[in-house]
Amino acid sequence: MKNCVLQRRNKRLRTKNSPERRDWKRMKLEDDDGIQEEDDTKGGEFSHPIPWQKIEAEGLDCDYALIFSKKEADELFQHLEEEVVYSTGEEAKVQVYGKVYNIPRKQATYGDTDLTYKYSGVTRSACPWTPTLENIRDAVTKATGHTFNFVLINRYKDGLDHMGEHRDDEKELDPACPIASISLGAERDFIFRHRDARGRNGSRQIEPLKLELAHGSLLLMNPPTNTFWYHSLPVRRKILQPRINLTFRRILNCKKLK
DNA sequence: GGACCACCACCGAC
DNA sequence: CGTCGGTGGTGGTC
Repeated sequence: MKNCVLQRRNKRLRTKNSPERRDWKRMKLEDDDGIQEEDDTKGGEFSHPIPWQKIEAEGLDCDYALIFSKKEADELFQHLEEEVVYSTGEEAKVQVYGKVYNIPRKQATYGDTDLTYKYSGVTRSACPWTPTLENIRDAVTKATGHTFNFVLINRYKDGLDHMGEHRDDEKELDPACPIASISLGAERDFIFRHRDARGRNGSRQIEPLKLELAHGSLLLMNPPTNTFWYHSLPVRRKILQPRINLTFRRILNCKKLK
């Protein structure tokens, strides 16, 4: 599974006037002690067992696998490029600390009829599923045994498009259902940081985790990961190709649009 | 190898 | 969950 690499940060010696900084240490995913191969126990119906890799840390529980071949993933990417309609104008802006910004990526929301989803202070309604999105959704269900009624799509046109650190802790997310994240296109780094290891007073020293999310991969973020760990997709200037990410979710308390 | 420099990643502040 | 700035690492070149 050489196209998924986990990196951990090592503590670096404290210098006399600087806060502690840490360096990344790169290692193969399957060699890490927090990561292990596991059997295909997720009720998948693929003809071959899916080689899941477990990613675990304190309060973090993820599963990672390549579920699409390169050819399949290439086709899905192309179809999404043709089908998905991304938000523009006001819907492509966000307000943070009192200032309005254009989000540094493109976003779209699809799902069951009349579903709405609130995140980052804005309420979005779901567009009806497209054929390609239904195909991917059904493949994710077969691979995981979970059903989903909503997908948030983020398109990063190159390594300058990114997403800041956050948790998916929205109230209307089913707390028992994992979030399933499909990656298509350029491989990007994906960083997890424990909430108690952030900031100056975050005196707990829990190492961040770094994943490389490959073309055609599925990352399952199981509870309680989103309670304890922030995640982000940082800028990577060397990446020149686009990446499309689909996060499938289950939303409760579906509010009907009036 | 060392000095220099441009670039880039990290992370706290807001 | 946005940008900005401080800071220090990285890597190319002479």
